[in-house]
Amino acid sequence: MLNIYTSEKRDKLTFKPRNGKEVMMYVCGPTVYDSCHIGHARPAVVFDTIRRYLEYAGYAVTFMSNITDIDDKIIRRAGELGISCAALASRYQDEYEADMAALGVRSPTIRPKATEHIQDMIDLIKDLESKGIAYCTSRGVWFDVSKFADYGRLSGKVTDDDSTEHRVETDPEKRNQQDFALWKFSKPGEPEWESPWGAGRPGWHIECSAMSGKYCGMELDIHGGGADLCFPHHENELAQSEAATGKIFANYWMHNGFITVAKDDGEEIKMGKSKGNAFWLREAFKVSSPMALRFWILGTHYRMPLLYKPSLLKSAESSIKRIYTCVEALGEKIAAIAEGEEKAPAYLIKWGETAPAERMGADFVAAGFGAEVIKLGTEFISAMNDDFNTPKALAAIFDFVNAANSALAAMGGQDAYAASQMLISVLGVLGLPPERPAAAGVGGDDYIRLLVDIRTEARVKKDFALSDEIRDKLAAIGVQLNDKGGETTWTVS
RNA sequence: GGCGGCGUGGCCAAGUGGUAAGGCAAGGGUUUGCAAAACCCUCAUUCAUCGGUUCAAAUCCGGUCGCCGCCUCCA
Repeated sequence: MLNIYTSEKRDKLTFKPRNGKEVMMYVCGPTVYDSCHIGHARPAVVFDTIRRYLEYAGYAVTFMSNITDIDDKIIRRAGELGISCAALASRYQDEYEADMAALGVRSPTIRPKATEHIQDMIDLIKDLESKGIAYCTSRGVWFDVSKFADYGRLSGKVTDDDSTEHRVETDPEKRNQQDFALWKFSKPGEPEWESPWGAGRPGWHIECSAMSGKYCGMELDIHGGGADLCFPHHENELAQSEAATGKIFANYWMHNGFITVAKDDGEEIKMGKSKGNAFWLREAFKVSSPMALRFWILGTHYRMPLLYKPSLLKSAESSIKRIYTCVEALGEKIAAIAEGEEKAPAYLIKWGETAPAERMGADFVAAGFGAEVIKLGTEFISAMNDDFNTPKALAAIFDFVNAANSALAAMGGQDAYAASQMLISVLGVLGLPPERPAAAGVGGDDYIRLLVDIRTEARVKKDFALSDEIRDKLAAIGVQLNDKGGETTWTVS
């Protein structure tokens, strides 16, 4: 039984999609006006993992994630660079998609762009206007929050106007100061679309409602995003959507915690918009592999705050290597199985053939190392069913790695196969590949082979000075040699 | 001012009533020509702090201290 924390109730609820095994999931995507910083990685990785787990649990997931390609920030930045908004957005959307791919984030089922859904937004605003909920002023079209009794239901923000002292601007034309823009009239030179009220562009919040309306009738099961989006963005989405349809917009509101940055090794890393520090994702990729960064994100529960510092990425890199090494060791055991011999033991087949949702608590008795294999699967599911507790899931994986390493010497091929299959499968749910990333730029395998052969000759002749020199110098460029028996293998980092 | 979150070993981080998971780092040992990897052992009588409830609290309640987020664009 899967339990999900929803921000609206501030509690965990048993997950029950509206429509059997179909899950409609919408996650707010980026505004593409600049390169990704590490903060962009967290929601992408978190919700990608949630999507993967839901699929593992047997749900058919429609995963929608938008690209905001028109808004004030884009207009400003495009002006600074002297290029069109479309060109700017296109450039940074490409960058975003490449960076997310490096993190193992799968493409959404649907990736709608705001500028391709202007008419859907206009239709929605017209609907709201016809219901008397939207009104027009000299600056644009607004949503009248006083017409939506439930305003504030999601975020718990009070709706009285007493605390206006902290508001930046008050607009005397607005009926309530919390009213938000559905449509903004354009100023000269700004991108604009025709509308019944005048040329302009959509407000920020309307796109998510309109696009989820187009693709699933504004009836979401899960709506996700960063914690900062809870208010006002999601509160406003909820208001305009439910005001239009009269139906619950989303049953589970999920918000990932923020990444904060801190001093590390005496060096201060500032969080901010200034360029060129380790805050940028591509800078972080220089500290560790993207997969170690993904591992680092999953090492903390998604709702908790996450501290960023380079040493934690290095730590994650060490951790993930331990997993790779185990998978490789199991692989060698499997390779030793005789040709034509049956690989998968009965209990693994039984596990694999059972409906994922029913695996928990089911009877998967297996003797010997099989008990560990089943335990990994069971504990993994148990952890993930508890509001996607990935740190707990990783702990189960490390317990298993330890057990596997201990049992390795005496392990038979079938158990090794089962162990490997289970391990690879749960890693896959977390979006972590089971093998080391192929290293590039260290030189071809042929050159390393050549040096290793020379070293092997030296070792045969007991010329350890030369053999150690070769090993140390290769290590210095990231090639780690491992002598096992008479054979030398290597890994590249 | 309003709403919310966090504070667990050197560094991270699970754990929301039953007597402290896991990772990284560190030290000792086994193995190895030496390494690497792996394995074994050690590493929080204690969970910011004070008080309360309870047979029992890191976990519940109240106070205090510290840090952070949202209320304005922000993942």
